[in-house]
Amino acid sequence: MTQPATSKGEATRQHILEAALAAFRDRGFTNTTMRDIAKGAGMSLGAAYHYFDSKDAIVAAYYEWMQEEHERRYASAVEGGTVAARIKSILTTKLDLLRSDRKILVALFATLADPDHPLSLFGRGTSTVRDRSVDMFREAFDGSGLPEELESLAGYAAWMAHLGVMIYLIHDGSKAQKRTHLLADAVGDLFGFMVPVATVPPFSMFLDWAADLARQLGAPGS
Amino acid sequence: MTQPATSKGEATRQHILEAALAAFRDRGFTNTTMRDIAKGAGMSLGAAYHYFDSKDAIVAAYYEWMQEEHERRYASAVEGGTVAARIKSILTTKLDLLRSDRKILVALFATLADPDHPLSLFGRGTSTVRDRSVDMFREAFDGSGLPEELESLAGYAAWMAHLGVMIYLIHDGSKAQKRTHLLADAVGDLFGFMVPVATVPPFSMFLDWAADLARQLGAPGS
DNA sequence: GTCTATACCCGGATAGAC
DNA sequence: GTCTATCCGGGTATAGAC
Repeated sequence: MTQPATSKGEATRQHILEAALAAFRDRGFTNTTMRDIAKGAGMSLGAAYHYFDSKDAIVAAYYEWMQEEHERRYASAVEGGTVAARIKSILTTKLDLLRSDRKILVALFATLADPDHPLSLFGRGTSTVRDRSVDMFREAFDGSGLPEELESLAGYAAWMAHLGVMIYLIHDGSKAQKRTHLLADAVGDLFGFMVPVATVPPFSMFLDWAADLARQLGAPGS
Repeated sequence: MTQPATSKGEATRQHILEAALAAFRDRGFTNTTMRDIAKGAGMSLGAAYHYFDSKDAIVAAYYEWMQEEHERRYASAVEGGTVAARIKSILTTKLDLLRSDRKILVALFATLADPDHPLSLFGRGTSTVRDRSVDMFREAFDGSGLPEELESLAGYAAWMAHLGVMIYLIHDGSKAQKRTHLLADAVGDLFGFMVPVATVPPFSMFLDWAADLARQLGAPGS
């Protein structure tokens, strides 16, 4: 990725990004050409490629911006002290952030299963952003009394559940994405329920089993 | 999709499909061009397009063939009477079937999150194949004593878990996909465990909650 | 360093002659 | 049913203006 040195360049980059996102939201990712984006930003094709190496690089920049914005919004959201409230808040702020961006999400999830693609959500190219996202979920369990290893595992599990919520969001045709919000609340409740019963049989036996399995499996691609 | 009327046409179609799959397995989906496929099948580009409307249509044909072959193999596999054994058998026969085809799977999962794409695993274009696959899992619960509505739900849940297993398979670098087999066994055990405890508190409360949620959510896209 | 213009390659998809 | 020629868009390359 080209790194513009000047603040003017940075502004232009931002300008192109916004033109691209507007086009993606309007016509979808595949139906938007790089020539459209350049024209929308009022510049030549070559200039657009000067700032973004590829169309995917624009999505990558969006992904990074989205994660930063998500952290900002979550930080300023009134966050309850319970695990369930925190996870619901993480998911709800994200759903609000993505409300108009479902067509862009499609582009992000298109490479989910391609380990070699730089934009793959499980791949190396996205590890920085992914780690920050996983951390948000892991921190939701801070101070909950969950054993440390289980906390780390729960954070990763919640992050994966959050991927499922995003896929559901893309397909959700209900008004104001009501059903996805329902799902998000259920995910929060599920993880919130897990914490107090984590050490109580018979649930503890199930969690031990799951933790043991996760230990043997590792994260995808590892 | 073009439907060749003659048996000679059907043979040509099969011939192209095999050339395409060989190329996909060798070089991956994106690195294989339609010109490569046509050349591999010993014909011109236009001729190949006469049999398959698009590159994705080849993947769709593979998807259909794969489902049929999976049903054949599962039917002839020694299948234990327990739910766990059945689910493990469904997953294991599928993993065997896909052993060399992980690069093709990438193409199938690329449109997972795109509701409008004809190849989307949740979309309309794949509903026939999907329904048959979901049925395999639903039938694994037949005679288990699970209430009917829960059986249907469990079948769908198992099918979705199976999607997760396939994504894990794509990323699995372990020898002979050992780790994916571990995961598949765990999925079988999990659903097998569910059946006898489905009506026993506290598990029944959890399942009631999940069933109620699923009822409100519906399947993705519905 | 920022940007334009233009020509080009490659690969998916199409048109139309035969 | 098969071919050649062509279009279209992502992406590259280059020459040059400021």
